Amino acid sequence: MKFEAVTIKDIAKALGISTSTVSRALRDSHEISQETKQLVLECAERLNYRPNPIALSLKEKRSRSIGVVVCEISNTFFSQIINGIESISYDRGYNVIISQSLESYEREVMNLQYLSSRSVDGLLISVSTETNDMSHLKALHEKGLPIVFLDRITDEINTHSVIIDNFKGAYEATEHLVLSGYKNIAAIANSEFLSITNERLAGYREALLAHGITPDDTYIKHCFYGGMDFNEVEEAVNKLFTHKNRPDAIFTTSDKLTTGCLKTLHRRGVRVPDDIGLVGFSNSDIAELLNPALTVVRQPAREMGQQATELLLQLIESKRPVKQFEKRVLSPELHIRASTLPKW
Amino acid sequence: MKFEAVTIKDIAKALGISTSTVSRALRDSHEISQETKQLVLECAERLNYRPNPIALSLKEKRSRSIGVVVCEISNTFFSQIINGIESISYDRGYNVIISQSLESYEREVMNLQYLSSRSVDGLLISVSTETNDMSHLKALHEKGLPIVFLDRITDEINTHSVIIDNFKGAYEATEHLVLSGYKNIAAIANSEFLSITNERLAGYREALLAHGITPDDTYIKHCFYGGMDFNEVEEAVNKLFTHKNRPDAIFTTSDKLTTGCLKTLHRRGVRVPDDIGLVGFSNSDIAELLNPALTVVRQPAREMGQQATELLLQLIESKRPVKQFEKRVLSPELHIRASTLPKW
DNA sequence: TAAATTTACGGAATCGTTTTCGGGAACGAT
DNA sequence: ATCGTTCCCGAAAACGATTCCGTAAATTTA
Repeated sequence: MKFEAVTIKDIAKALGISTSTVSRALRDSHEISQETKQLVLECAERLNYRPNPIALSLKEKRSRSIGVVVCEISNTFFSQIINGIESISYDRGYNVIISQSLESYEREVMNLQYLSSRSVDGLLISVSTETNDMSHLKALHEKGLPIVFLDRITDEINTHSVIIDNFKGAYEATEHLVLSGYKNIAAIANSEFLSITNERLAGYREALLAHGITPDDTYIKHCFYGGMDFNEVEEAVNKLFTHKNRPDAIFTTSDKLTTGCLKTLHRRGVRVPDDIGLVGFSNSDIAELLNPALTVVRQPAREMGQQATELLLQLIESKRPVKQFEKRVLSPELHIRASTLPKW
Repeated sequence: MKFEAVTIKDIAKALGISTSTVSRALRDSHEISQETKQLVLECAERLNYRPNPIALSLKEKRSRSIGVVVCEISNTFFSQIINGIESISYDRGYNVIISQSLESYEREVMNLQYLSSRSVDGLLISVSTETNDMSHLKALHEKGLPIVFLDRITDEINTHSVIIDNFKGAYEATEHLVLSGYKNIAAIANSEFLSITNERLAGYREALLAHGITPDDTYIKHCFYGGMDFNEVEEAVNKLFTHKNRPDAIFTTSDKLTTGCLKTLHRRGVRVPDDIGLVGFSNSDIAELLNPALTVVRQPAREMGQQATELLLQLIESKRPVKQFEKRVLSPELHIRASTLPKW
């Protein structure tokens, strides 16, 4: 703020003592007498003194802030994550600097550079869909910046991470489709660069195999930008509909893909689930209100944010270098609704 | 970050010149020779020098960051606003510190205190539903902190604000109901403390009057916490259903209230629009996919965030104190869909 | 040629805070 | 009376950058 703030100098001057004494008194140092402490405290109170965090940051080389990089804030899944991050960091006296990559590698790199120059004490990141090369993150990590990965992780960097059991979520969703009588189950997935994509597709394939269905890769469509561009989803759906053996169900692996897919089906006048079943990953809190009520795999996003933040703060505040890293795996929940009604 | 960053001292030492020269060379000062500038620039590039924003903040008494207070990040309307805020501030080299009040006055005050101690250069705020007393904001404003209000504004502080034409949005929605043949139109609104509530209810009443219907205040239900607690909405709907003259349409004044209302209706097994029509303010991007497709008043949230940020940066970077303040009023859009099908 | 001006740079203060170092005073022990 | 402690406190450096002020050398002007 522009206006003159009260500093320890003002207190020192008012009391006719040195700034060192004031500083020590405020920090309750043992080498300051009770009376002096009392005086300083009263004076600080009276002048409404607030320590300057900027000066502290400069001195202590820590900013009490953590950086967050997600692809898009207004995506429900990520805003719930941020909600969780904020809830923990608020209590612990850290502030959160949020930036979004918009699924662009270039922007992710710029954000990271910016955050590191702002001296964030740690980083929570869910990598962008374009991110194949991790060297920018590796460099920061090797320099000592604590990092925790969220949802979209990488093996290339050895640190904490918080994910959900993607395999299980996809397996259960797919199995549910099979058990409901769907035979030709297609999948619309994110970029192959992402960890979540491969894990979810693995669960999808495994569930099919477990029920005697041979996975058919022509049933799998990737949306490189995860549906940031609606046309991507539309095109994926169109391709599935021109498949020689049209699928009778679609499994979508992310929030945007799920709603994008439903939107496309609506526009084509396709009835769900009569013409085609639909189940997808989604954290929308109105999935039950959709037409039809959507069967979804829901991720505990808020909790993911909270746990990731706890791990990060633990990393930041640890005295000795942490060598043992945790990969926390939370469970997704399958909510069965009308979009996957049994075929009989 | 903990690790040693490259400073101008390092450059100075490497080149055997003073830090002042380095600083001036980097800022392209006229009193440095071309050759020296060249040398410094090359060296900075080679060492990968990044200016330390913390040191700059301390020196210049500005942090190049702006504070944002909204009630809830994961509310679509606000996350879209934040998206807009971020898009502008990113380009202008400011970072954004986000905090949420969760509709609590107490938390709003704490957030504000925190942000001000972090030396934010300016503030964007949409006040919480509990906020009746503006003295905490007034104090900051009088100290010289630039503030811009967003959506939920107050007359008590003279500064820029960005809102939508709430009267118009509500008027058009209500009129649309009337023209579609609905007779007994109820309203579920936010706390009476909020500017938006009164403006929207005024539009609602005026539209009724304009069409020869006398507004009936027993048709108006308030949800103090704006539906943060789902029970609130449920109770409001229940009360309307036990009204001696059951309404045949409901107008809801905010995102959460709209989806909450639809959810309640679903649970009660009420058919929309056959049993009751529904139109509400909402920024959900899947309103068209709802059951039924919802008629909504949509606010240009992203643009609101952008314009508010532009106004704020203008305030922050203005040389002389700004005396003339703007109230930017954007237009909402009525999207007519199935939830308000004509009665004939 | 002497004086005045410009050019190009270094020294040091500054922002607000913490912290190291050092030292005076009071006290008890010898 | 002298020495060693302990208790309180101040001076100054440090964090990284900018900037005012001073100044030697080079250049222009009279």
